[in-house]
Amino acid sequence: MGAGEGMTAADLARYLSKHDLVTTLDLIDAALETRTQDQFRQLMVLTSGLIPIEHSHASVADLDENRAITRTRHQVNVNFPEGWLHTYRQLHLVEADPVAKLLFAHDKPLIWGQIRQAHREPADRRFYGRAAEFGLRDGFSFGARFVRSSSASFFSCAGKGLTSDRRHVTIIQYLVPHLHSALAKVHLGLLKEQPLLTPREVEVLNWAKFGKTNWDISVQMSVSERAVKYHLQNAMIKLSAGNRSQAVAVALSQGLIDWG
Amino acid sequence: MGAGEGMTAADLARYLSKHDLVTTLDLIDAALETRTQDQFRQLMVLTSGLIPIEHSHASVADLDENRAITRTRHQVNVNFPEGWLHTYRQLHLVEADPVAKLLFAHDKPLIWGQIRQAHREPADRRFYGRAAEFGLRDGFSFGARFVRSSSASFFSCAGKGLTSDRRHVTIIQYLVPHLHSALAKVHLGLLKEQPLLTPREVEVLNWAKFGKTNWDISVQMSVSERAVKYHLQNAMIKLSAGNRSQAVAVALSQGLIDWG
DNA sequence: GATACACCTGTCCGAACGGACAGGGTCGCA
DNA sequence: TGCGACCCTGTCCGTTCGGACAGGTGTATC
Repeated sequence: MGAGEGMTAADLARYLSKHDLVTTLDLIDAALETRTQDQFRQLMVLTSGLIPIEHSHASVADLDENRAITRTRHQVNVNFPEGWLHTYRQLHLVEADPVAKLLFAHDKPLIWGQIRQAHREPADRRFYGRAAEFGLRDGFSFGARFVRSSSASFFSCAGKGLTSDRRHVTIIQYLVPHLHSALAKVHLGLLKEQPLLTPREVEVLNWAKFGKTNWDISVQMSVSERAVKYHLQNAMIKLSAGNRSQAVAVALSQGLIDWG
Repeated sequence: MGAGEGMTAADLARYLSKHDLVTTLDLIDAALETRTQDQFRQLMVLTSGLIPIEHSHASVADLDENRAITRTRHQVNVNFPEGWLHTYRQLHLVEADPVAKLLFAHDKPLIWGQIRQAHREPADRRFYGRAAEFGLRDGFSFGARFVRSSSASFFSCAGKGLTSDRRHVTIIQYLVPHLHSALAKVHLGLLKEQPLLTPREVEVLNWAKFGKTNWDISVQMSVSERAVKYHLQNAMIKLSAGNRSQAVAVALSQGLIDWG
C-alpha cells in the first residue's frame, strides 16, 4: 500500500499539514467532478495553490502496442513555455528525453530530479541544459493509459523547487493519478463534442453493434435499406474501418457510441 | 466543488482529525492499487478501521437502458447478514426498497438515515422494520455505472451509528467513489480470469475487431479458413451474438479482448 | 474405454455485405 | 447563386458471411 516506492502513510502525516491534507483530499474530489477543459484548467490552478507549479501542460495521444506515441489528439497547455514545446517538436527531443522513455513504463509520477540522478549520461546533460534555458529544472511528469482505450494522457508540471521538497513529492504521488483520470474524462467529453460522425451515422452504428442487419436497421429508422448502407459506408470511411465490425470497434473505443 | 450537497472542504477540516485525513487519503491510494477480490476485501477491512462498518456487501450487475438491474454478475459479501440477503431476494424487496430506487440516480453515496427522513410512507416503514430485524439501521449505499460499460456496481455498508455522525458522513462522501472504481477494476479482472472464451476464440476476435476477413485471419493464424469460422461461430454462441460485429462489441464491453 | 472438450478440416448455399454506378432532395453559408 | 454538408433512394455484382451438413485429431478426466 502507499504511492511510489518507500512512500507510506506515515509520510503523509510527517510532511503534510492538516491544511495540506484537506486541500489534497478536496482536489481529488474536484478531479472526480471534472468534465470540461475549463474545469481541468481550474483544477490545475487550484493545484498550483498547493504546490508551486509554474508551468503545466497536458496531452492526450494514441499509443501503439509498444507504448510509443503515434498521434497527439489534443493538448491543454495551461502555461508551459511555448518556445520549449516548439523546440521539442522541431528537434524531435522526444528521442533524447529521458523522461519520455519512462513515461508509460509504470503508472507512477516521474520526478525529474530523481531521473536526473539515476541517468548521468552526457547525451542527457545536453537535454537538461536545453530545458533549463526555458526555466524547466524541477518538475514531474505523469503518463498513463486510459482504461479500455488505446489512448493515453501524459502531463508535465514544472516549478522552482517543485520536486526537491518531500512535502511536494508526497502530495504529487497521492494527487496526480486523479488528475490523470480527470483528464481522461475531459478527453472523452471533447470527443463527443466534436462530432466526427453525423447523428444518423451514430444511430446506424448503435444498431450495428447489436448485430442488426442493414434491413433490420432500415425498419427501425424508417428509411430504405440503401440509406442504411449509405450512412454505414460514410461512417466506415470516417473511422478508417474496412467493415462494420471494425467501425463498431473503433467507434466504441473512441467513445463515439456507448454501451447500451 | 466538494462531495455532496452542502459538503465543503471546510467540513473536512471541521469534522476530521489529521489522522482521519491521512487514513482517508491512504485508503483512496490503496483503492487505486486494488486489482483482486482479496485486495478489495482488505480494503473494506481497512475502511472499517476508520468508520464503524459492521456489515458490507458489494454487487456487480448489468443494467438496462432504464437503469434497472437485469442480471447480477457477482457479489462480494464481506459480512452482510446472509439472512437479510435471502429475505431480500425471496420477497423481492427491491420493489419496496427506497434506497434501490435512488441507487443509480445520482453518483453520490446514499445515506440511509437521510432517505428515511425524506420518505415517511407506511410502505417504507415496513421495509425499515424488516431491515432493523437484521440489525440494519444506519448505513449507506452507493451505486454507479462503470465508465464505458453496461455494468454497474452498488454496495451497502451498515454499522451502529455509522451515518448519524458528521465525521462518518464526511469520510463516506469523499471515500466511497474510490471504493467503487476499485470494485470496477476487480470486476474487470475477474472477467478475464473466468475464461468464457478459449484462447483461439479470443485470438480470432482480436483480428475481427480490426476488420479482418476470415481468410485474412486464417493466414495470420496458419489454419484453414474453415477453422476461423469455427472459432468465430463458437464465440458468437458464447457471447449470444448474431454476427461478428456484435461479437466484437460484446467482447470489448465485457473486457474479454482489449484495445490496441 | 468412454466422455468431454478444444482443435482442425471439408463442401454447400442462401443471405448479407460492401463497392460502384447512378440519381434525388433540403439547408445554411459565402 | 453557387457550394458544401447531410439526407435519402435506386440497381448491379462480386465477395464475404454464417448456418448446416459432415468428418478428423489430441488430451484430460473419470
